[in-house]
Amino acid sequence: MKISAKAEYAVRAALELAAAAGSGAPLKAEAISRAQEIPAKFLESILLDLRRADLVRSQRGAVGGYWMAKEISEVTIADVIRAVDGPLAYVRGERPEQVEYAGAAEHLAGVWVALRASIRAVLETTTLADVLEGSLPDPVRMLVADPESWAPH
Amino acid sequence: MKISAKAEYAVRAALELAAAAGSGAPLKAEAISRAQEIPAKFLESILLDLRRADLVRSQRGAVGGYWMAKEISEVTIADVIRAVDGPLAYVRGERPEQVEYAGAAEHLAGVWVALRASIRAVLETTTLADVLEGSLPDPVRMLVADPESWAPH
DNA sequence: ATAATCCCCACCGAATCCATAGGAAATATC
DNA sequence: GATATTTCCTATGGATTCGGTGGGGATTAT
Repeated sequence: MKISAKAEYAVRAALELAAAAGSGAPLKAEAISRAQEIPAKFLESILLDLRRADLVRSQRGAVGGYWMAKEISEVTIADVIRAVDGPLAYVRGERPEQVEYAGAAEHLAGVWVALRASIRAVLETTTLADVLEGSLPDPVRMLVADPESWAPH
Repeated sequence: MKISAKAEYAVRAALELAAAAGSGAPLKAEAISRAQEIPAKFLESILLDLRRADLVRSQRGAVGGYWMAKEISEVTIADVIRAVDGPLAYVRGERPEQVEYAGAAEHLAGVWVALRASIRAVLETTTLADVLEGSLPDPVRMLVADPESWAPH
């Protein structure tokens, strides 16, 4: 249950692109690298993934760079993470709904499915625009507002 | 965002122990290994983790084995996973509430905290007894009942 | 004594993670 | 057209984690 460095970099890079959306000019990889302190060559491969997922567009050359391919209020954090890391949640290499259990563990698959659903409930409802403005969706905001959410367990 | 083989084995092993709770006799590692098809030596190290976390007790010798140290309705899936894998969720090696962001990513920490909270909402409310009986907590059951939860996205 | 079982540490191969290197292709400017 | 700039793409590499195994010691009941 961890967010990989790659996924986290990807979200931060996407947020930089989201912030630059509407500026008219493309944003260079080097500028993103500096702004978010992401290793330059690693970022390059991440931006390639994002482009292949049709989340961003790019242009080469002297005035080249990257920009968001969609409305930033239409791109969710889940979209960005899936673009670089694949499926959000899996159990021992398989999708949660595909694992089968015997005996005492018979009903365990339901737990994994519920877990994935609750992860989706956060990541698929929160858009780049939401994070940029600091105005998260209401259910997500409620979780953030609860001091218990910030405490280690 | 994946459930490790070790964590999944641990939960299944715990469920076997939960099923055997009240039988009076300890359950041997070898029996758990057979029932859930978990590699014997790997299971051994898992049971050791569970014992060190005070979730199970053990006895050596001819009539030895393992049994739950607590009421199975008091042990959550989160307890079991933490015993073998450490913290439920972390971002680039740190706890979600500890990462700091600059510029466009300023509000990103809130998303990770909400994500962890939603994971906890499932794993900390679901107990071994719940899974054993197939009667998950109401909010979790609602997620499981939604067909959308079972569909790949 | 003996047999069974858990305890514990060391190790190992493979996969994954986090990058880095180096050049080819495209684009704008002079 | 030459040049500078930037993205595109493949290959590679070190470190760490993951999944699993081996072997011997400690404890317990018979």
